[in-house]
Amino acid sequence: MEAIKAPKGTYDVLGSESWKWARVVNTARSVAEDFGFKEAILPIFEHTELFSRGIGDATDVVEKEMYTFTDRGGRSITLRPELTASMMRSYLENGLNHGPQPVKLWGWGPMFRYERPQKGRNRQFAQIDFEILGVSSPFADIETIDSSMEIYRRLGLSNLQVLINSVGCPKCRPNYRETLKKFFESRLGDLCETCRERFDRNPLRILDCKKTECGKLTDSAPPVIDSLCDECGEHFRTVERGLAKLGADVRVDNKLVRGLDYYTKTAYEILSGDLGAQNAVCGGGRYDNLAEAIGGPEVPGVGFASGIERIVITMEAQGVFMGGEPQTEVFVISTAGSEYAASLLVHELRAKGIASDMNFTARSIKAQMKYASQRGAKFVCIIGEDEMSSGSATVKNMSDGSQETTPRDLATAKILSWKEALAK
RNA sequence: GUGAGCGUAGCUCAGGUGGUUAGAGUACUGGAUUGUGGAUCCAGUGGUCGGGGGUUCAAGUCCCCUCGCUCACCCCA
Repeated sequence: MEAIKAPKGTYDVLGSESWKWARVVNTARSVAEDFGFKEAILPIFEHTELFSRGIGDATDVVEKEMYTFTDRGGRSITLRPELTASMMRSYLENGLNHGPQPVKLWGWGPMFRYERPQKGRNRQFAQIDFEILGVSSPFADIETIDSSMEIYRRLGLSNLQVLINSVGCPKCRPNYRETLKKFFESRLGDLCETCRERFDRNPLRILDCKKTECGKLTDSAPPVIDSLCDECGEHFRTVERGLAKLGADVRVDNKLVRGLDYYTKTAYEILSGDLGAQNAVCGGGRYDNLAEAIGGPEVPGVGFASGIERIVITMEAQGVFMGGEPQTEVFVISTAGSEYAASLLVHELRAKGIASDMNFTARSIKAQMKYASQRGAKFVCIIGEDEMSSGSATVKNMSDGSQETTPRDLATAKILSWKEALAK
């Protein structure tokens, strides 16, 4: 029988990698605490309607990328492709809109999209998500963007480019659509095939086309900023000015467009030069229409999502890791007859907070030494036949090879003192 | 969904125009060193050559199909 492998687009994050994830999530958590975001732990699956109505029926995510199935009770269920819709659902369902505003939530976990895998993209992937719900102030937008940049700053990332734009609101976006269509109408022949299709469906997306032929044309296309209504225009200028006051290195990119229907006003993206073609480590913006789309009252919101895999890829490419994978500090070597003593010793060491491991094999002391060395153990403790008969333990410092034999009940104290000496 | 590249040991890869029993390095286990790691040397374990079919006296090698991986498009974090 053939061995079973992980499904396409999924992968295992093992010890050599998972500590990096922990570092990313811990950093996000510390930023969340400093910015006043509370963690929300939400379901991994939701009613399909939450996404089809929230994200938008016509979007690619809903149209062809969702993991949707009917459960045993006949309900249409979907594995979440993103977190924002769930955040808003939870906010409304728990009546958080009746409490003090705004409500600041953050979360992280796996998301699912049925896509063809490539660098920085998988079918199951993890995101960190920050949301500010219940206020329409542009300063909430500024804070959201600042919080994402703070995460990357604390992680030590560099070479990131922050792009902002506005996608307007239901009042002014139709105007811009028309302006754009007028602009492209006479130049349809210069556009690529997919863009000619986009012309009818979603002309804004033409701006996002990476093909050079379209790029030349879109460079001279009228920018959204000029078509915004007074409210959206003022909002955008405040965000732009506010970020500048924070000293943020932000560029206005009037070609930046978002693919999810719920976005309004501010759209932003953070690009990494150290990723592949999927170069966004972070994407987000304002979504003042989402709450109504999922059947709630009018609730403004702004937030971002950031892919953990993409953050880790960028960190690896930039070599920014501090420290490394946590390693065993003490390895306890045992021989036949000394297992109980070894077991007790690691028990005592761990109770003192010293990362320890003991031998479980019948291998020679030499082989156990080699194993301990490979595990990166700083100290080794030998309890063999000699130590058993004299009630002692031999403690060895792996860095200089020095060793001492002490009464066994003093071994833990000995290691502690050596460890302290090493720390200095 | 579309396109391109790649599938030989746990990992990295050799295997000219088909030709005996498929190799190396590394890793793993053991030994040289009978209670002491990192170095060196020796030995051993480890392969349905991704899978199926075809051509041939003979296929890791050629042909077809299929599966998987990677990168890119679309779209997005």
